[in-house]
Amino acid sequence: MKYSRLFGRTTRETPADAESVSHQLLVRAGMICQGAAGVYSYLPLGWRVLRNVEQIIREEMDRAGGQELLMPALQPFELWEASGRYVSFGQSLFTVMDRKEHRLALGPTHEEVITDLARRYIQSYRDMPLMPYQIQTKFRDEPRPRGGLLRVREFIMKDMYSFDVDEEALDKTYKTMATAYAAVYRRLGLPAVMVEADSGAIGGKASHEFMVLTATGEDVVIHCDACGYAANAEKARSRKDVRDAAVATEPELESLVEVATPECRTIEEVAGFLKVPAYKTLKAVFYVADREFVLAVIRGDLDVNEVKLQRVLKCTDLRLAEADETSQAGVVAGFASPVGLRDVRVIADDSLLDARNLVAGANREGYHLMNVNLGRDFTVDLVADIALAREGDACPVCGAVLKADRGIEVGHIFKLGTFLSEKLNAVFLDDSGASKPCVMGCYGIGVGRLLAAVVEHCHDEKGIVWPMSVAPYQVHICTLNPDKGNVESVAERLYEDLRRLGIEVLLDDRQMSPGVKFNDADLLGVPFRVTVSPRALASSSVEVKRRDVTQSQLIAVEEAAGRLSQMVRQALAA
RNA sequence: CGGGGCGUAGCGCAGUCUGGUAGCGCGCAGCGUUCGGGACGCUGAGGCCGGAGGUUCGAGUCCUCUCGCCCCGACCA
Repeated sequence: MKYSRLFGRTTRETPADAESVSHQLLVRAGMICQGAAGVYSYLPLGWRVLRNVEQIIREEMDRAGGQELLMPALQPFELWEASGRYVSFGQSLFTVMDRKEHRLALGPTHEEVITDLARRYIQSYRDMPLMPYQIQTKFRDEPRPRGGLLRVREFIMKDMYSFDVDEEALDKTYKTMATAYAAVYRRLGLPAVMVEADSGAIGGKASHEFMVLTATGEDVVIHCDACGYAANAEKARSRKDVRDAAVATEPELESLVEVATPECRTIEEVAGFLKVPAYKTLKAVFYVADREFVLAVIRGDLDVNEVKLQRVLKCTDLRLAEADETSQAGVVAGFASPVGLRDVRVIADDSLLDARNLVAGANREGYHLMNVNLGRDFTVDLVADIALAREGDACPVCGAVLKADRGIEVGHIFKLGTFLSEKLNAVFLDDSGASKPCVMGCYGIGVGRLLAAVVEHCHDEKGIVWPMSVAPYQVHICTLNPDKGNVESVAERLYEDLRRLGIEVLLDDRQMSPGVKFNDADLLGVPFRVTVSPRALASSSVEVKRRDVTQSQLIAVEEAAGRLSQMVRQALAA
């Protein structure tokens, strides 16, 4: 490609509305251009990178046993009603009306469609395992797009689905996919970690996310460097035993006492006033779950994890109760507790099972109760782990200290099980002739987000530093003083020779000053830069520089094409 | 949806408080001089000041409504 003909223009100034590094650099390099909130065009350079990323994913999916196909983006709304997932997707589901007033969904994902498709072809256990996938544009009306390509409303996703005969076979497929995902990230030069995750609106039993740890990430990953335990903060567990064992395991239940605690509304205030540690208190938090008023209780030193709570409650909408809602329910904010509370569902964190003689609200303005005990003084409807794991907590596996880091979710795999195949009647006959639902899994990678993650991870103050595996071009030739001597003809010949050798080349043939060309080359991030200039040609050489190192080397003109193609191939193999 | 911010030339911004001929830088076009890290001179093109309504002799500026975009929170590849 001749730069003078390239559609796209670099800019010196960073776009005003770009916050994340990848957003800034991709726009400045002329690789993407925003159309609407969370909607982007890929210009030729960006599109070349995207296709390269796609190709890597495609190769790894094929290697893992996948078969590429293409499903429609327009989906009958009835499928979403049949699966029931139009509820969990809610407002995020884009829908359109056709001319006959028939409602269609713009596919945010394709479990319904693939299950509908698979059930027509899968009849026997001999037809499985089956792993169809596609790379296709998805639509999700996100509440808040952000960070350039990091979170958008229209995006290209690789989505694979697996159909197996039983849980054991699914486990095997799931492992195969995890390995394939790891291979994709490795080829992109991304250090991605696999973490336990919540399956959210997709549904299903178990799921894992692949995270690239960077400060710009939207998610928080809780991880243990000692044993390798890692989980999304939404899902992460931690040990809840109290360090001070003597206090923690008081065997005797003391008798209930009401004490005045004027103006003590928070755990800190109450604990400070009564001179007890926070873990000797009980925290009561009121929520509205799908319009039902519920109470979550947890040991005072812990916080409620709303994702876990939502999962336990099996509700689609969960939010903190507003002040007027709590007072309407007869709750005294700051002095509330489950003791004596009626007609409200109470969910307790399992940290309360071992806790004795806690301080809790007296449900009376200005008073708390001491020596409150679960079972004796109040009962709960449900006990579960609903606590937020935090940095500094003890690892649930090995007990070492947990750390927290931000991460970009670049992949998510799910064990769906049979809930969809049962709803949509995707069944097969096993070897004994019995009819069984297919055991499903699904596996997603956002291609554009992955591209953005590469930029977030691979850049310097000058611009992008593409790994060879996805670079828009492999070699970027800059001519300096193209109208002097034989600069132009040498550059042209090198360009043609490299192309003949199968190398992807960008030739900057513009009439621009050296500074402009070098800065653009750094911004675009092509792995090898070749400078053809009168100075280097004086020694019959061209200058070759790798984007990721500072020094350059001179290579004789006649050897340049051969040496470069060798270097490119080495970088590709690495 | 809650909170905050911003819409003026392709991009980055000033002008809005205090109403009176729409500006600057980059980029773009032409000519010339330059040429190893975003060169310089001269000339020039480019604006429904997001939209609608109102106040006024007069609105980029004041008022009302509306649309869009960004950031922080509740959602996800």
